[in-house]
Amino acid sequence: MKNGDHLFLVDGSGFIFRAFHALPPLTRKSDGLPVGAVSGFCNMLWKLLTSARDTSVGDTPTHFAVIFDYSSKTFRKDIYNAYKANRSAPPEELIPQFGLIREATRAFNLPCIETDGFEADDIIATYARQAEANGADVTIISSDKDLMQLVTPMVHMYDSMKDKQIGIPDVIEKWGVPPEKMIDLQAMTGDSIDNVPGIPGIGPKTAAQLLEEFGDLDTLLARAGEIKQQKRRENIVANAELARISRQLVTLRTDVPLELSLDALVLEPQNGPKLIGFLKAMEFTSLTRRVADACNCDAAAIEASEVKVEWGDTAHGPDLDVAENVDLVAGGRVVAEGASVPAPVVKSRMASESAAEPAELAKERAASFATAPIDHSTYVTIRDLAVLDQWIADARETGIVAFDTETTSLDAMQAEIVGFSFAIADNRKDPSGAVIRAAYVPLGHKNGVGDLLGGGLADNQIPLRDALPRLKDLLEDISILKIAQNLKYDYLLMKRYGIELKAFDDTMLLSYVLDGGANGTHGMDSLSERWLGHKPIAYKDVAGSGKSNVTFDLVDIDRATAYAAEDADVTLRLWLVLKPRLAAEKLTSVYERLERPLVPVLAHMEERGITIDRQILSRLSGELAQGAAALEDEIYRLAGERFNIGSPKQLGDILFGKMGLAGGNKTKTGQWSTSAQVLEDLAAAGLELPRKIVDWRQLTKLKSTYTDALPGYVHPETKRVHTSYSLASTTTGRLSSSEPNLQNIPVRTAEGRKIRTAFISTPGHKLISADYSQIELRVLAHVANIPQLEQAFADGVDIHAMTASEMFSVPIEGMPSEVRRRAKAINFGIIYGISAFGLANQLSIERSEAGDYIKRYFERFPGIRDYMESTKAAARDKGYVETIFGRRVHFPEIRSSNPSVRAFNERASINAPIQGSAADVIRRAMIKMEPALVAAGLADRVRMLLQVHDELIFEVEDADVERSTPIIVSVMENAAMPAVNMSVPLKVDARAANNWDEAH
DNA sequence: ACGTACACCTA
DNA sequence: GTAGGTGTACGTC
Repeated sequence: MKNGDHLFLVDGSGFIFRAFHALPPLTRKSDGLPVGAVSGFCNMLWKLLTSARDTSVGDTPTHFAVIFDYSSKTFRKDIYNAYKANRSAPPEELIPQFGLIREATRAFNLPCIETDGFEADDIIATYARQAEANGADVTIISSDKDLMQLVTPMVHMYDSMKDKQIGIPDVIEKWGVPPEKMIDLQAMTGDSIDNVPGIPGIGPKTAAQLLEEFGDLDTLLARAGEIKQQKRRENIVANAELARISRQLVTLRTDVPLELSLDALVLEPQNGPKLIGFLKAMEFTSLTRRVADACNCDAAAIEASEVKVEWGDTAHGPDLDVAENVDLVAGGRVVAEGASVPAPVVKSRMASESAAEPAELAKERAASFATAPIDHSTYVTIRDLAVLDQWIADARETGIVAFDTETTSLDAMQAEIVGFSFAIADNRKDPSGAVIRAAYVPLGHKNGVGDLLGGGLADNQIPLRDALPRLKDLLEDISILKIAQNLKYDYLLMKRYGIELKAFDDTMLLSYVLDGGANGTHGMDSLSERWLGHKPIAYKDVAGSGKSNVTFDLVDIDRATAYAAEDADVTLRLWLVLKPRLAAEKLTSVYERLERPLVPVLAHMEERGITIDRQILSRLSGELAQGAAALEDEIYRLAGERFNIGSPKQLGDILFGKMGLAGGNKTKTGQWSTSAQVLEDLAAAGLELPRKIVDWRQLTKLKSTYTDALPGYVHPETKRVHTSYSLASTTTGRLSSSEPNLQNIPVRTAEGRKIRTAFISTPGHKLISADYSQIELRVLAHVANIPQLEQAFADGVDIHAMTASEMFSVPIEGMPSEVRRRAKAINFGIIYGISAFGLANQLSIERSEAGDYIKRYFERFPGIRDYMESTKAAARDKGYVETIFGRRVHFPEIRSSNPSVRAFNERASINAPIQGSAADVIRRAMIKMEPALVAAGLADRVRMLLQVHDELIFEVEDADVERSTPIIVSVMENAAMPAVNMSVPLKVDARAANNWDEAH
């Protein structure tokens, strides 16, 4: 190798993971073999070999090698045993692709390099330094920060996904330090993925700042005493040794023994037939064609080579589409049984592509739309009605449009529309590649307050009264698919403007169905970073935050366009990535039957709200304040001083420091625990003060969280309280409720129940509360197939008493309540993935006694143990478990080497199918409820208001209570049918009253 | 102004 | 032992 040569080093392992996660869609060969990462890898290699000059690398390689990790056991493990310890197993679909990518490398006639005991990064470092010493340029194909320490004027990195070269200035921009300081920076920040410890509390920003100040890690550690911030100083002093170990871990070795010399990496000519044979075997039609063109081969004359892969079972869960025939209003659009919304086929006008298979073509086009770089120059502001009409016509032509609204509030019930954006996949403009065009339509922007025209409507905006009818045409047209992120918000907003969104998809719900429980949330920013490798403009960068925060109507229209159009653009790309996975992963029916149809149902419930009686709450608040004040006096007297009772820290110091009480526990941060359990124990030992504290806490909790906070949520116009339900924030499929949370209104104590009396029906109406009885135990009896439980539920006997009778051989008649209480705790424990530790805590008994109970339980109900074991095994093998309706819940950490993390995941995986199936049942009931009420002629007379996991609350005219109750009960009891015919009956209790307390 | 810990409300 | 959300205190920026 000599001066002027150019060595390309591909980080093969890094690329595999990156391609797998970034490259949509989940491409599969016709036999089901997943090959998405292989495809990305081959395309990238081909491009580098043939046209690196046209990319931002700007030069063609003379030498080339692809480097892989050999095994997980490397010298780093000897330095630090936990290194990479919490790395979870690769995704199932990726496993067969590791071997394939090595095959691909050989098919390209390229050296494929790995060395036992070293990571790919060390091999890359060694080659890079050697080549540099020979005067050659080096390009490392990777964007991994671990390699950035290698960057010099001669050594660059290249991010092939983003077509971006990474040189010294890029490293400084990204991390705040030059490449040679990356080692020290990484040593300080650590790395949770590789389990490099670092120094707690030090992130990249702080680390860069410290390096700026002290120069390097050793100086910093030597002079740590000079750091002003106390916590930070302590952390650094205490963890100096960890930082030094971390530095060893992140420092790449440049002395790896190499089998192949630099000169052996010289680029050999392509072996066309060999490569084409491989590509044909992979069914990469378009790349095959390109390679054949380039080497003047006749692809048709070359046979696909034989490629062996390790690949097992591709079976999937139940396909409910076949079983169902009743309940179907999909996305507000009536769809023929079994039908889905159209797959993301984007019409192509490019002649050169017409030869390919339509399905393949659609996939490629979708992939190219989704991965083409985000380009703000494709965004426009629409200020003219004719232009808007043209865009809507284009949307109608394509049939698919991503949509987003900008408003004055995060609360859809209070928000006013300020503008809307949309994005269309368009390939007319640029025949060489995919273009997503996006536009923002400002409607209600105002001039800034500092402006001369302060507060008035800004010029050159389409009037709302002109825009709304156009919007209505678009949003209500069932032949145009609307795509939004968190669509319930837009649905509710538009409904308040008299528009009923029809025919839609929600990217948040797609992600929730596909990746529920897998790492990460389903918010747009996180999805965009995960799937598109793009960080969208942050809302706070547009509207400010905190004190300087403004509502969106005051945002400058150009800034608003960039932000809003990008959101629509990103949403469309996410849909292109996620939607095809639905069918490929057999999750279409979960999405179409359990998720999407719930959007309008929940929007309607939120819009209705519920009335609260402010007088009742205000009176309660006064009583609670008086009670708390009286207790405060007593507490100060008993403690001998005044202190902040609400501060656990101060309280702990008083009880266990000053008063020197025994029986204290420490929390995980080393503070004295003052939990109710601890205080109860002290009270039981005859102490007065702890009892008073417990009582004080109850009163102040009820006051601050409920009686004082709830009136603040009364809507100024409707005078009702409108909660917001989240469809995608639990792992199990339950809903969650917030602002306010109406799923945790007190019920356990008499004091707390008074708050429920403030939830009232409108005059002339009743509230009906209908709740499932023991739904989770019934689900358990069904999924685990337990004959005694099934019989007990069929006979309608007391299930806890039955359990007690089986376990302790006590007759049900005249059973002591303590015996039943223990059996009840065990039944709950089973649902929660029982442990002796937890059961002992719950019942205040010894661990060994709790262990005996569990043992006896499993002897009586061996099927339950079988269920638990097989569920854990399934979670371990597949990475997920399923509800009876096929919803998947992922457990990426279930193979953790940390025993407590693993045990936690095992318990959660046992609970998820039970809790999740129950959640699916009530979802189905909610979806079926509206049509059933319409069919009974009760539409609008019976209004579903709230859901509390196993309970539905309705508001009903007095005269209709008797007629509607059996309908509600019947819909709920039959909700699992016909998709699943459960082996136990579902039972629902319903009651009507003027307030929630009495109805419950 | 924002994030984390603790405590406590629900199913 | 499962799944959530919210209020207060308190630390850091």
